[in-house]
Amino acid sequence: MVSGRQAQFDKQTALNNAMFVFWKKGFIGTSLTDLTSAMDINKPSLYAAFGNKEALFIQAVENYITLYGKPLFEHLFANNKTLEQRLIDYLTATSKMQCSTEHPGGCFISVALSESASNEIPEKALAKIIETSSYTQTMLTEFFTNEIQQGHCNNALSAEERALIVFTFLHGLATVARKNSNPSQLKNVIHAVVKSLDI
Amino acid sequence: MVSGRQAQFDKQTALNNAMFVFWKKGFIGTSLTDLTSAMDINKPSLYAAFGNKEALFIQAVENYITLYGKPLFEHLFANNKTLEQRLIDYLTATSKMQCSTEHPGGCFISVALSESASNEIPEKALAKIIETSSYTQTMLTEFFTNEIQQGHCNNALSAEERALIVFTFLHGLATVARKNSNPSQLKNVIHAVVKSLDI
DNA sequence: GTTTTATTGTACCGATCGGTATAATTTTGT
DNA sequence: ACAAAATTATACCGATCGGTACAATAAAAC
Repeated sequence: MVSGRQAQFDKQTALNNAMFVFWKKGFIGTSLTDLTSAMDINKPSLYAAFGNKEALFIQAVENYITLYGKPLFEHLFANNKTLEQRLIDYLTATSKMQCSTEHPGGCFISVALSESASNEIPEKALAKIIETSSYTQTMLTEFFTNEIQQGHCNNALSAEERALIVFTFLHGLATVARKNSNPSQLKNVIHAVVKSLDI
Repeated sequence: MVSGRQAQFDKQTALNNAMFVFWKKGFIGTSLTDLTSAMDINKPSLYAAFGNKEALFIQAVENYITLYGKPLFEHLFANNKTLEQRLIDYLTATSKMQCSTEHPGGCFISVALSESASNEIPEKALAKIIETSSYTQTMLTEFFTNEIQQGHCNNALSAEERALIVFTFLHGLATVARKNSNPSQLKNVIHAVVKSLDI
């Protein structure tokens, strides 16, 4: 064991709280005071544990994907369900998550992506945002490529086209869900989107 | 005529430049230095002509709707075109505008709406953002109500449902267009959305 | 128990934030 | 020409920004 005083706070808890602040306020809108008060630590502890504001933001993005992104994706790969049903499950779960009042509304990545056009996001944080966003799009493309190959849907639309339809809807959902917290209204939109995929 | 020295700058030009800065950087991310250098005036002139940062932002929103919002809406009310064609024209024009490199990408209102969940936007500016956003949704609802009444489309989906489908897509488009400036890729998405409206 | 190592709270750094006081300058009305 | 009114440039205001130096504190290693 490493000698010396031990940190008085739980690092994962602190990171979760930092994630919620960035999710709600974005990178630019979040101050160190916002962070330290939400994480219940002081600035030197934050810098010792996470580096600086930018490094903490990157870790918050990764934490968001682990806790909120990946679990939703799994709906797409469920066994014994039609492609259509898996898509509906995935989008419905995403809608419910983004409309939940237990954390900030909408999608952390979508908020960050909106900010990233401002040229005020530091280099590494910007790269992380771009990487994370494009990963989702790539993942969706590979997903539809696979489904077409396996004969689960026709090829009236290409995998890229279908991925972009879903990807665009996801960002629209993120903006709508950010202020409006009624997932039942979005149910019809989800069915319309899935229908438009022409499976 | 009012006596005294005349302003050395054109107010409309200055407002346009302020609008571009807010569009690109959002309310929080925009500093007075950003504004004064883009508008090519100094702070006292800005305050004399526009009030303060918040008042200038509100005027920038109104200017955006006048210059970029309203003209797009007119595609929906063109004569001698089917509902489907008018929708495609509207969404295509919106896509091209938001992907244009002659001004910031995406939609000013969508960026502001994303920021508005941060609780860092002053009261009147927040009210303006909400009002502007919900106006679009209301307008779309009234539009589809009218089209259904006139027998231009069936009532398999309600006007509210169709409006929300378009509204959600518009915000998705805004996020996708903010960084990606290729409207041709979005053509297929537009056709998918119109198809999903089940006219 | 002493030394070593790490964390803690506090107080501070220069820079920038939104906003304004002041005075010089420019233009109009008389 | 002169007075009145408005705009201009400069310099400044207190507050907050991200980040850190420093000393006090606490815990592990020996």
